[in-house]
Amino acid sequence: MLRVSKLTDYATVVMTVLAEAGTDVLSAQVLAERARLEIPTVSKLLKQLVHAGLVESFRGVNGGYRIGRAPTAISVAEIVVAMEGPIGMTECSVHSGLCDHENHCGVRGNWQRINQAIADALASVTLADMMKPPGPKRPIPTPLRVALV
Amino acid sequence: MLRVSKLTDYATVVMTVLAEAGTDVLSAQVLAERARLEIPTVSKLLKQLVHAGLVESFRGVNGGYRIGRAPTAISVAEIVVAMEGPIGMTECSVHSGLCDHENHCGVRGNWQRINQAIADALASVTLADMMKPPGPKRPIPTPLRVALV
DNA sequence: GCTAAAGTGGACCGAAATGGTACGGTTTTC
DNA sequence: GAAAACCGTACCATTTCGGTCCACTTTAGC
Repeated sequence: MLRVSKLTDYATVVMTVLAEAGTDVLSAQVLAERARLEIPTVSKLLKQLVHAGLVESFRGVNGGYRIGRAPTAISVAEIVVAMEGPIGMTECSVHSGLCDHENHCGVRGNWQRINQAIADALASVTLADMMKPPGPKRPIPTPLRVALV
Repeated sequence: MLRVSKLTDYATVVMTVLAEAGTDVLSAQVLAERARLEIPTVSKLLKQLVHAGLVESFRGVNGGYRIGRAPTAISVAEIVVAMEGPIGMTECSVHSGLCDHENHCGVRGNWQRINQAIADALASVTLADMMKPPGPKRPIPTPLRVALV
């Protein structure tokens, strides 16, 4: 199944918890409780989110984590990239030279276009959107549309 | 990295070879040569494509494979689904009941919407599109657009 | 019919990724 | 200086992936 890893999934949950906390600093323990995840798991993914600049960390007593930007300014694509690296449906569309068939492969360029479409789709959903209930057919203010071509 | 499996990638290549052959029946060996892949690998993925109804198979001497539909009537999404199963970015968005957090998870519904957007993106690219060179900015006839909402 | 070509189904194996977990080190507050 | 909390790294069990192989069945043609 085409899917993101569990850790990426969890990361979106933790990010929404951080977003709900606004400018408060939450410890890994509190985050784990609110997200209902194990502390080591939460710590692990927070490291990557900090590295990507999506979350700020504070050490020492009363340390913890705080969201780095407004939820409207963080996209799901950024979270996915922070956790999994660049979005590319095929290996060759990200790292060239690894596949023996690159020269005579007719589909490589088209996969790259598909990548872009999917990246755009993920980029157009913000963390703020993820905080809202899905809503049966509630239109999102700006008509977020992804051109495939 | 968010990606499809190699087998799925290869499947798109094999499908384009079959599409180029039109109504000809090609053996696994010929397909392997044209796609520059190993025969066992090609056989394996063809089994799945036959099962999904995207390819027809013929047994016995002079047997082989033939594309099941016009290339314009086969989408990349169908190939991905044939190889990997349903498109779902998170486990819970496809199979409910496996995740302990379903009841109190605020992001599940939103992931399902993202799934749909990505499925639509993959569904709007046909095998015929994959046969064409990417083309820098050549517009595709019908404005294939994917509404995210 | 017999034989050879060709697909079918299933099993198998090594390598890699995934997910959890643990531990020692460092920073900061009180 | 002691405790709280993050940091980096390493480890391990499990699963998945990619690739291969084999015994079986079907069919064309002699």
